Amino acid sequence: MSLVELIKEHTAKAIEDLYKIEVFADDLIINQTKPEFEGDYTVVLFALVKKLRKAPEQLGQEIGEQVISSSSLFTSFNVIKGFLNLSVADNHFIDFLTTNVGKEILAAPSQGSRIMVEYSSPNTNKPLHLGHLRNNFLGWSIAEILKATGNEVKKTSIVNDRGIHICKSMLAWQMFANGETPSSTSIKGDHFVGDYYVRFNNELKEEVKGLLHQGVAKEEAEKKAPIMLKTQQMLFDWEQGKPEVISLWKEMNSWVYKGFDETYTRIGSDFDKSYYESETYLLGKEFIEDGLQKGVFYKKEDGSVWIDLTAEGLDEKLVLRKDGTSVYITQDLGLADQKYEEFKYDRSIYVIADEQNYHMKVLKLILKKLGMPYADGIYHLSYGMVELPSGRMKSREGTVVDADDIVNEMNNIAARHTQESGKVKDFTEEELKELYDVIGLGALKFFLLRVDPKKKMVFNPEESIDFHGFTGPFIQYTHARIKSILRKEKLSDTAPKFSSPLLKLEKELLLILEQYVTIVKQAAFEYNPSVIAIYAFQVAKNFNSFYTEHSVMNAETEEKKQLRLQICKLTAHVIKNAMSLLGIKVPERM
RNA sequence: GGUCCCAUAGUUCAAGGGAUAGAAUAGGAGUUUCCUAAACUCUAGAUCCAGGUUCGAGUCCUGGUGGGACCA
Repeated sequence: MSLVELIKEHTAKAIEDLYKIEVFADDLIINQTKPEFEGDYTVVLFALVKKLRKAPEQLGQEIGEQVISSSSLFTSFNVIKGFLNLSVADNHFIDFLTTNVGKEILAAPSQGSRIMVEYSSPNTNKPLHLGHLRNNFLGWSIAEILKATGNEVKKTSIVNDRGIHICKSMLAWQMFANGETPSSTSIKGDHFVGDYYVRFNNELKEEVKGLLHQGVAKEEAEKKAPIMLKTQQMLFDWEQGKPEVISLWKEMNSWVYKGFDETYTRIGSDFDKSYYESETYLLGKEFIEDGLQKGVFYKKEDGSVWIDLTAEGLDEKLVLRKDGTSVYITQDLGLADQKYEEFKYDRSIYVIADEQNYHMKVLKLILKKLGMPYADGIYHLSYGMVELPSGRMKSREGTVVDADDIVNEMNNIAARHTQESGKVKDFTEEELKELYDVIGLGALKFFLLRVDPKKKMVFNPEESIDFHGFTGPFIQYTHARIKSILRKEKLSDTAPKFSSPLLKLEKELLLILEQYVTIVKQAAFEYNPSVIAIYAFQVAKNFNSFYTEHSVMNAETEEKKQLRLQICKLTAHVIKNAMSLLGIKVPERM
């Protein structure tokens, strides 16, 4: 049981004993005591004032006395206004330390939920960008956090590998590439294909310009431009399975996958299963007939099929076009169903940007109306888009921050800082390379994960990502410092007795460390890795203050030295563990 | 036209209806014969506007302003 839970129970019991009324421990509000007051945790009493009809100060006094006399957990209390500040006995923290040091602190009991997490979900016509990175880091981290809290998790992605946009790069390649390939040009496959997508759009622009001069209306021109007509034809051919189109499609996608794999490996994304839209895009159609029979869908005169969601405050939504082809939502129905058939999930989490809030609402609602048992388990982990100071990234204006570029840049900055500090001059080429990776990626991941997923965030390429303060490298650095101490000094084999009182900074650090398990649970409950990022930073900050103020190796007594060594060991472990849930490695030296 | 989201120091982010709104960074002042100064200490600086609910509002409600997303 966590300390806060313990305090809640003690307090609830004290109130019951004193006033003979029932109080639920969970209803009590316990905060960490603000630094300007004496105490460790604080009970907020205002909520009880009405129920018990007593002045808050008096309540605090009475409860404080009761709690102290009935439990050895607390040593003292004070009451200020409606706040009961409690000081927790050193013993409790020392017990926590000695029972957890050297152990796996997150030995979570299995809750047994089966959870799918879908993330990444790229298009195969262009390389990944900064937005994809937020998606990847989030999805990966959430999956790990859910695992750590005892769930069985499957990571999946849905690859958008078909459709008109793919045909655009294919056509442009046919027209302009003269047979060049990623290997003949030494360009990474996803970038290579992306370049032809850009080429297509440039070409289209030219053709439209020409048509406009001939007096064709803009909308008409964009539809009727020769290159666009050819693309439409190619999509048609693809759907008909025309061999040369299919083989070109396969080849170009294979280039892209090779590029993606390189990036995924580098950033540490992995998937238990990938779904391909080319294999799932026909799946949803069986739902149409089913939905029509159940009266959930209706058919319009032109043959198109719709669902009316106006009663739920949404619109009428098309689910099948008049030509019988499916739309995105139809495919998503089919895929949700297939995933359920394969994994029988309790929950299915979709990590998708908030621009799709409406779409996901509709998806869940339709599944519910169709009576699918898994509909309630569907959860849209909606995250805000990454923006530039100038606003949204726009590929047309060339302001998209490329994923590979930014990873490389972070590496370079890591290398620069490392060389300037000159602390690892004895590292081999190999070790240095790995260190730059760890730090550069650590900075990037931390930057993207430290913000509440729901909120959009701004990335400023000018200022770039800092390596000081509230950052990944700050925490990594703290870890390296601790490890440096632990390399020099050994923990005693015999379990020492700690009798002298804890100093303020020692106690504060232990108090924070004790919260770790609660924090991870909270992150899992909220689907929110930023909770862990903020926590890890707090641990590191507290440690650094402690480190500056109190020497470990030259501690006042041997007992203090052993105590601090244990604190060091536990701190390093918590930092490493917390960071690992964010997908961030921590170095032994830096 | 309709639906939804957001607004906090110069900037980027925190704050389960609870104390004097926290950090980081940028700014100012310091700390290294001592375990890694990518660090530490001090300092200054903010809740878009107007109402309302509440013992108590950054947080909840209404209206407004500004920004963003989606639907056809």
